[in-house]
Amino acid sequence: MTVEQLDDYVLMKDVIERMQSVDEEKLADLADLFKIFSDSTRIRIMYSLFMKELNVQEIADSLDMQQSAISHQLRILRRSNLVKIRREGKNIYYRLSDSHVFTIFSQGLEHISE
Amino acid sequence: MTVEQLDDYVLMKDVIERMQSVDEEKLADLADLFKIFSDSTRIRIMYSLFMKELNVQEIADSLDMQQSAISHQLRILRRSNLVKIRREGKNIYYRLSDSHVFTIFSQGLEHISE
DNA sequence: TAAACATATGAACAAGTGTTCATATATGAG
DNA sequence: CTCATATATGAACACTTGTTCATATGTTTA
Repeated sequence: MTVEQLDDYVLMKDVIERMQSVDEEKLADLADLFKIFSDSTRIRIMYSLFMKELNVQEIADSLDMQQSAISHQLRILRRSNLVKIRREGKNIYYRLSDSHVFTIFSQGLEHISE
Repeated sequence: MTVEQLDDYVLMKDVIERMQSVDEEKLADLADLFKIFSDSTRIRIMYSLFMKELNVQEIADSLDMQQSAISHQLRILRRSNLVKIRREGKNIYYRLSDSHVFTIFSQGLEHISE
């Protein structure tokens, strides 16, 4: 067994242990989390925020969608703490709130390209 | 800079590069993938399959749901190659098709417990 | 072949969701 | 204060989705 395999094993052991102590409520929370990532508008909004923060109209323009539709979706993302805001005069700038979004995103991408 | 930080940096660089070459179609595929994880029945089915394979009735019993409802959801999981089947007489045994499910699951759990 | 059992599937229905439209709220300029 | 601009929000509507019910398909046993 190589050191790398041993590392993998220790990691896997942790993951399995965490996995076994999951209850019904956590599974429901998990479904709710993925539900937010399940709409392509929200996915596109998050993707557009990876590189830099944007205000509402900039997001709407880049996605070629109405401001209202974007606002409704931003509300959902905000409610789930996936984005944060910063007000600058009349504009409100949105950014991703943490690296979790990034991680979940890239994990999903990895799965797709298999 | 420590070796660990360097490793992180190299990994992150790969992730960012993969991230930048994502097109509209991939984003839609991504949303579709997460859509499958967005229903709590499907999540519970997948969770019940982590430890061992189960036939349809065993899944229905363990989730206290009707066989038909389970079959409909298994169909969706099968269509997306998230589960595989093995026939044994009258019974059909389901199992997770690869480790991706496991990975996406644990990533989501990690995000939730923050 | 008939009966029993396991699974799959189509139709119907209720519940949920995303977009649009109209309008409200909030901020800055004049 | 008034107007223009940026964003948020409620209602309505079309569309999607998960479950149930009834039934079809497939497999084993007698």
